[in-house]
Amino acid sequence: MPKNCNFIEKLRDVGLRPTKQRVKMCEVLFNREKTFHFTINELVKMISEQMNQKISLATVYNTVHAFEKKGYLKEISIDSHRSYFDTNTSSHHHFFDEDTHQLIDIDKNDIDTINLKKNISGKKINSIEVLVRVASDNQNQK
Amino acid sequence: MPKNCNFIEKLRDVGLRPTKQRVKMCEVLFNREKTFHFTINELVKMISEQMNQKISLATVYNTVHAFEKKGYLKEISIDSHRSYFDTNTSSHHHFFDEDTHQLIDIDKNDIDTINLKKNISGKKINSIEVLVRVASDNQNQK
DNA sequence: ATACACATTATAATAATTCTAAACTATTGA
DNA sequence: TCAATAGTTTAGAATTATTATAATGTGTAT
Ligand SMILES: [Mn+2]
Ligand SMILES: [Mn+2]
Ligand SMILES: [Zn+2]
Ligand SMILES: [Zn+2]
Repeated sequence: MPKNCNFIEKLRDVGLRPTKQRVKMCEVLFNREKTFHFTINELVKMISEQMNQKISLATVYNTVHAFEKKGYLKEISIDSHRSYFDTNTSSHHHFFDEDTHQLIDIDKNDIDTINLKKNISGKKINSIEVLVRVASDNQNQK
Repeated sequence: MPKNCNFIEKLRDVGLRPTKQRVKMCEVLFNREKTFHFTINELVKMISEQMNQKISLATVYNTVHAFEKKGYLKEISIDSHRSYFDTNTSSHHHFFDEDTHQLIDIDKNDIDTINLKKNISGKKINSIEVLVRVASDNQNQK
């Protein structure tokens, strides 16, 4: 149980009770090599596949938003028809593949720092993020 | 009727019949000095204020999406809880004011061209857009 | 063990958007 | 001109994503 212990501590740190649903969500979300992007429906599927029990959709929504509020998840607006979340909560840039509807992180080394010359007076900048929309190149295809 | 004639021609060019609802929408959307950003609900309010007749919400949705498909409007995803549209259909960058929920164009001169060093293979870039989220600076305020 | 606060759940409610099908209108060409 | 036709508007129903409710269940501290 070493992994789950970490999640239990993590949840406690944040003031959330480590229920079995939340620990399972932590496993699905955070027990992996790399960060990833997901929609609520994709997440529900992943959790269902890894649990014998059923998890309520309301719990998934509530817990995702709890994690978001505590800074463990970040919501990314890309497509008005679906909500994307990111387990990488740092400020970073994305490709959005319009064919597959996949979000992909842009490597920090592959893009220069954005240089804003003017800001709106009386406002502070919370984030500067770039979205690069891509689609398959059908140039040589009938 | 010089202004409306333009809109009638514009609609015809695009293959849309110039009904009085569509001409009114054109006036609200395009008969102005500067481009602007709106949500569907804001647009419905604007149209209602300028018409004695009532316009159906379905017509506003359908017509906005028809204009979008024909390239006269652009949808901008900023906030998963509401859809923004832009009468400036060129590729450009935005401030989003998280206090007022207003979208504001960034002047081309105030930001350097984004330089991407690597793209995803087999994909072409459709757009590169920057979103700068700002909020009031309460630093010196209790 | 007990009590309490907090969490989960099924279900209902809400809100945004899209669908439907009947009534209406712009266009065309006889 | 004026019907025929294709396209449009409309009210209201349907759908979808999300949030609220309130009864039941669970984690935690004593
Ligand atoms: Mn949200
Ligand atoms: Mn749309
Ligand atoms: Zn990311
Ligand atoms: Zn704009």
